[in-house]
Amino acid sequence: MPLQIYNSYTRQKEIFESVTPGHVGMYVCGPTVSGESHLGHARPYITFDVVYRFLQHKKYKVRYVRNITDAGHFEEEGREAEDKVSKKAQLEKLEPMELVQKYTNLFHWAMKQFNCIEPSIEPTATGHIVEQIGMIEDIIAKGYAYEVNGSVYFDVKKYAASHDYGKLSGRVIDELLDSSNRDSVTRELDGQNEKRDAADFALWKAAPPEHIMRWKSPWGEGFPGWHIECSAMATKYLGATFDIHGGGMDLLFPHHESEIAQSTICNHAAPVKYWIHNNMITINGRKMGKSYNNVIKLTELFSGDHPLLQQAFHPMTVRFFILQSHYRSTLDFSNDALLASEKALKRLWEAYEILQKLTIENEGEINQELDEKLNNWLQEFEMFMDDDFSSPKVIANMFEMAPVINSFKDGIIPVNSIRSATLALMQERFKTFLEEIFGLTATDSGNNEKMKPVMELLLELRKEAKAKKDFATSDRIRNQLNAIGIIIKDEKDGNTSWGLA
RNA sequence: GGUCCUGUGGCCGAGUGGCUAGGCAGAGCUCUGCAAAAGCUCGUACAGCGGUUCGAAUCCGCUCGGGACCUCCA
Repeated sequence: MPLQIYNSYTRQKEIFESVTPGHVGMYVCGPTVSGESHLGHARPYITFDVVYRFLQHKKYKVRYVRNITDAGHFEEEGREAEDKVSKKAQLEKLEPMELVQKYTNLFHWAMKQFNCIEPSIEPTATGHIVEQIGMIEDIIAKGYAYEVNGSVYFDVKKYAASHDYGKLSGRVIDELLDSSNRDSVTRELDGQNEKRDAADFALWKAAPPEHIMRWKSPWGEGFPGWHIECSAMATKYLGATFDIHGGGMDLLFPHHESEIAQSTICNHAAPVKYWIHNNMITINGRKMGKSYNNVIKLTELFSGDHPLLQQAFHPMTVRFFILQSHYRSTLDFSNDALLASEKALKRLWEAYEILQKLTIENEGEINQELDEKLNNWLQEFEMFMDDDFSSPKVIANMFEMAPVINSFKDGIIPVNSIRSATLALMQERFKTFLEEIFGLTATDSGNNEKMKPVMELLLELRKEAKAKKDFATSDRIRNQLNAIGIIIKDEKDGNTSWGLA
């Protein structure tokens, strides 16, 4: 079964065929490094990390480009005298690039916590001013942009006359162009008078004197508009038309719509074959965002230091929580929901570790029904992921198998009642999907080399005490360990295992 | 105001017209020196009202509720 992807541009699932056979070019809108990343930001990066991993699993050579926006966006075209990055830099008395460095480092740290693979190229906006200026000059030369007082605007009306502006975001172009229609959006902006039409967007903005981040351009000193950076960098590294462009749904308009317009004019081709957009993370039914004042930063999530959190959550718990819902659904955050994910992941991971240790010496009488059921579940892993990356269904199948695996271990079902080929396939599929595609890792950090012999000694002592029916001693060991967060489990075969709570 | 999405059991969440999603929490049982873990079993669902259909959570219409975008935004 071929990979199918829901394309936001056509609003339907399409069979994935890459522009260049065997290769995939993927661009994902990266962070604006003017502040700390929050839980909402984690979703696209984890979602597209899984997309990246799955494409590689499908044997594609993938060039994954994810930008760092370090030039700053505008609060509103022209409304703020300064862009976000430089404004905050002054408040915090930091050099703009110092601030950029700080949050870039923090972002990279968070990505590492989530076990996200680094992109192939991580270009910065400030490193590509030349390319952006070149692209703007090209758009002007082709007659789709105009300069006013040192700023350059894209002529949406002209573009819309011959192109489908608004298709991606489902916007009605006449409404966008007719500013009298926008009664709720009365924009009294300085840039507004310069524009020929309210729908036009900035490609380049003249920098007022106090603006720190500024570059020389054919139109005077200024800084690039927000949308041009992605067009310039995507074109440079992925070509005129590339396979996948990803990002959050909130970027559909105006960002991605504008990107399509800019690139289409410059390259005479639609820039992207498949647009993929992840849905938002909500908190009490509201989108998580600065304007709603309901942000949980990643550092707060990992430390538990937030009024909405009862405890710290491991990055893998968060990753699992995100993978348990489909990327195009909204995902509602709560402490309880995360707690449930934490327990679920623990259970699944324990079953996975048990699975990897199972062996079959000699096949016994084969339980055909069970053997077949297991094979079906395993086969569906790939099918579900092929169907627009349906990770929740794969996870559900894994949970179907967890009781079977546990029963093998406890001897409730003999392991050799399934074919050894089936067991081998289970071990391989679980490893591939859980570790390589979902990018999950063990969370049991206390299980290190020094700890093992110590625990073995303690468990040996406890076993001896139990043999002598000295339950006071055996319970003392168990309870003391329990108190410091180590759980002892007596198993059916008389062995004892342990793990962190 | 415009465009679009959505409403599933205590909670989170899959659901392609007909067959138990799954997880967490809860109840009972088995195993266990006791516990934990594990296994087995159980319960309450498809916002409301109409329509299409042999049959609808799934398609259509209306009503009510929630949300997103239209402005920086993952």
